[in-house]
Amino acid sequence: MTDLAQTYRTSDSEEPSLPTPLPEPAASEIRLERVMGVLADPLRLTIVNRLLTSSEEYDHTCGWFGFDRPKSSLTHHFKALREAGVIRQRQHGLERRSRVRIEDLDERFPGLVELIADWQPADGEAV
Amino acid sequence: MTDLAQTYRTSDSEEPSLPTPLPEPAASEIRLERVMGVLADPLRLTIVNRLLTSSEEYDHTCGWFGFDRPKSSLTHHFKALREAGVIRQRQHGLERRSRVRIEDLDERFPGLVELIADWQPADGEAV
DNA sequence: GAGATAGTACGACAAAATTCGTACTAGCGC
DNA sequence: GCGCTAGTACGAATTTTGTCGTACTATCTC
Repeated sequence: MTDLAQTYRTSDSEEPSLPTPLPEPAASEIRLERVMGVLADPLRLTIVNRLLTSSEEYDHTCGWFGFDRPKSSLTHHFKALREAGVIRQRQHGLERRSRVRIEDLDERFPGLVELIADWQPADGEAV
Repeated sequence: MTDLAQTYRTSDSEEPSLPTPLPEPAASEIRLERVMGVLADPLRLTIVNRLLTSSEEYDHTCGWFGFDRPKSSLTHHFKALREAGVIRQRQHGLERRSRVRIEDLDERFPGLVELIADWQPADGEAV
C-alpha cells in the first residue's frame, strides 16, 4: 500500500496496546456517496482537514478542536464521520481520540485525502 | 486518466458556435463542500459518472440517461449539479445538453474527476 | 467516596433536501 | 397554426439532517 499506511502501521505498533476502534465500516464497505455526504458539511470538513494538517501527534479528542458548539453536536458529527468510514475512534480512558483513516481512504479513493487536506473554509466562515 | 480533459477541450474548439452556457459559478467560486454535497446523491453521482464514462459525443440531454423518474425530478438534479459547478449546460434548440466541467474541476480539485469516473453504484442500486 | 471531566443517548424542534404532480413555455416539423 | 417534444417553475408532502438541551455513564484525581 502507500507510504502513509506504512507510517501509520509503524506508529501503531509502537504504541503498546491501542484500544479497539469503535464500530466502523470495513474499508471495502466505505461508499463514496456516503463519504461525500458526510464531507458536505463545513464543520466536518474542518474536522478532517485539521486532523490531516495539524496533527503532530496524530490523534485528537473532540475537545482539541476548540469548536464553540455544544458537546452533543460534536458527538453527532464525529459519529457521522466514523460511521461513514472517514475517521477511526478509540477510547482512551475518559477521552475518545480520532484520526483519519488515511490508508483506507487512499486505497478506496485515491486523491481524496489530498483534496481534503488542501481545502480551506470560505471567507468569513471560521468555525 | 486526465486524458479525458484533453479530449474534451479539443472537442470544444471543434464545434463552431456553441450556445452560451446557462448560469453557473465561475471556476474560482466552486466550493468543495458544495460539490461534495451535490455528489452525495447516488442519482447525481450516476449522472456525472455516465457523462464521464460513456460520452462518445460529449454532451447529453436529460433524456439520454433513461432514468425512470418524473421530468421535474430530473430538472431538479441537473440544476443542482450545474449550480454547484459540476456540469455545464447549454440550450440547443429544444434540448439542454450537459457535460462535466472537467477542466475546471481538475484545476480546482485535482483527482476528483477520476474518483467520480471510477465510482460504481452499490449492489442492487440500479437507477 | 466526592467531584470534576469527556463524552453519550435521547428527544424535540427547525431547517434543508427530495420527490413528484400539475401547469406552463418554447422550439420543431408538418 | 397545430400538435409534439424537452424541459421549467411552482408548490406541497415527506424525509432527512442539523442543532442543542437535558439527563446520564464512565473514568480519573484527590
